[in-house]
Amino acid sequence: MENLLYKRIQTDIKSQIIAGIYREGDLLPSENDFCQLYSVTRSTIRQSLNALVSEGYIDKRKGKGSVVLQQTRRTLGLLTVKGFSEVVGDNKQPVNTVIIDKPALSAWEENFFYHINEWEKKAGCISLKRLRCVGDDPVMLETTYLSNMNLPGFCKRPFINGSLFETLNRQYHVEITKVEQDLRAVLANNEDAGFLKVEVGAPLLHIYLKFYTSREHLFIYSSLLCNTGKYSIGNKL
Amino acid sequence: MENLLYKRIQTDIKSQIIAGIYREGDLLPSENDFCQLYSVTRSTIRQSLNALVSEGYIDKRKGKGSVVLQQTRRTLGLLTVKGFSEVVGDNKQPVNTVIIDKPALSAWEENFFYHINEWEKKAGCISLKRLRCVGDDPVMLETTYLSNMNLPGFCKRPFINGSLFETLNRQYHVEITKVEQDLRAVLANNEDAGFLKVEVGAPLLHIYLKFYTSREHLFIYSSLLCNTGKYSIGNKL
DNA sequence: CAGTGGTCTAGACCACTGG
DNA sequence: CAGTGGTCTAGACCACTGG
Repeated sequence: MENLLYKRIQTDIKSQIIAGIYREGDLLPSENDFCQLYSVTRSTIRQSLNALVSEGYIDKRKGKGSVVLQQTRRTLGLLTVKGFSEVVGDNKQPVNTVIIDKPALSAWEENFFYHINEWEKKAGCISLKRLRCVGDDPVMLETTYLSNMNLPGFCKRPFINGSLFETLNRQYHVEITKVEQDLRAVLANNEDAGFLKVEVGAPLLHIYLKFYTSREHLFIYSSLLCNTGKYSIGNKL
Repeated sequence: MENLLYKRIQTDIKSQIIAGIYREGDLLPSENDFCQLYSVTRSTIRQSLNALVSEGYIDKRKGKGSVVLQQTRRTLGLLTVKGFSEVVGDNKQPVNTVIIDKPALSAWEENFFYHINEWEKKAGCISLKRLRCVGDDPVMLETTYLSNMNLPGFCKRPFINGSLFETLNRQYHVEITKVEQDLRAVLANNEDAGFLKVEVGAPLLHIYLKFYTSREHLFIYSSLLCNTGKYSIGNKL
């Protein structure tokens, strides 16, 4: 286990947030309360809480206390990590996801768009294909690939709240640590045009993503094809 | 001025890094040295140094010291903030910039792609247009707009190292604090196709950027048109 | 080995939030 | 007004780096 005081306290409080013991909008116990609770000084508690701030779990307000943040606002400020709905430049309409290919285990494609290491090859590839819609408009065609790196039952159970990242986080304790993006503009081919309801030859935004995780040798790859005609793809940093 | 001890020390050390008194790769004085130098305790110095770590100026190595980082690696991990050359997915070929329209003061365009506030309108708009090339290949057509918010001599002098951001930072002490991106795929029109040497109707990546700065009411807007046929646009977070 | 940054204790004073 | 987080002092012990 962790042998540092502040790390132990940090993961302890984090677990309680994830478990829902402290809920979104709640005030955490004050720093002085925590001092008594864990029998440590305020500096140590402050180290734990500040780490939780930079991880995005809480926000501190002077004179008031530490507020528990929305779970979806966590992690990196990037495409799809935040969830599809926050990325599309319209938040009035409901967002729907249509699963085209359910998660299934197979071999990795030849000439995969990123380099795959030996461990990933041995573990095999789980892939799934989803169509993201705003109202009735199909907007994004997403194919996701990840290695089957000790993820029992992954293909059998549905995602928590329909979210891949939430499922990985809660069910398998996997967190995203880093992201690489690769952007291109392309013309729609026959198949993509069909899914996205655009004409063949329409311009599409093509994004390759590689997510690094807290689990060794587990990476997540996504290929996103976006129809940006009606909705653009936003991104704040 | 700043009235917090650790803030004053932080900006003091930062200035010395920017001024080149501490250079890239140098070890800063140790935390204990700084304690004596500024007559404060180590906690205060550590607060200053940790702030500089998260601003990307230095890196701390246990048992060794604080290392001054490369100036270009600073600021946000995003497009063009890093400089064009780091963004394009090829670092073997030399990168060139052709200035199409030099910086010049004018009125803001009607129907500008972002909302402009009253202060920006009053100050007037400085705009410039540049073509970014890898070797001889034109890759990115960039039009930049900023309000003339107390930037004397901006249109007359050339940029430091050809970089807008470096010039703003060193000459005017303006730093980028936040970025918003908006991505689209479009088809090349006549004019853009000419500059980028592609056929009319070729797919282009269109990026709108809004940079927030440390100076009140000063924002920087960029419109980027990218030919991603040969070079894709990369992005690490 | 001396020197470094990382962790932790035990205090103090302050400006700010909200009743 | 009592309680909060932000800043700051003055110490201590540790694991790690590099000669």
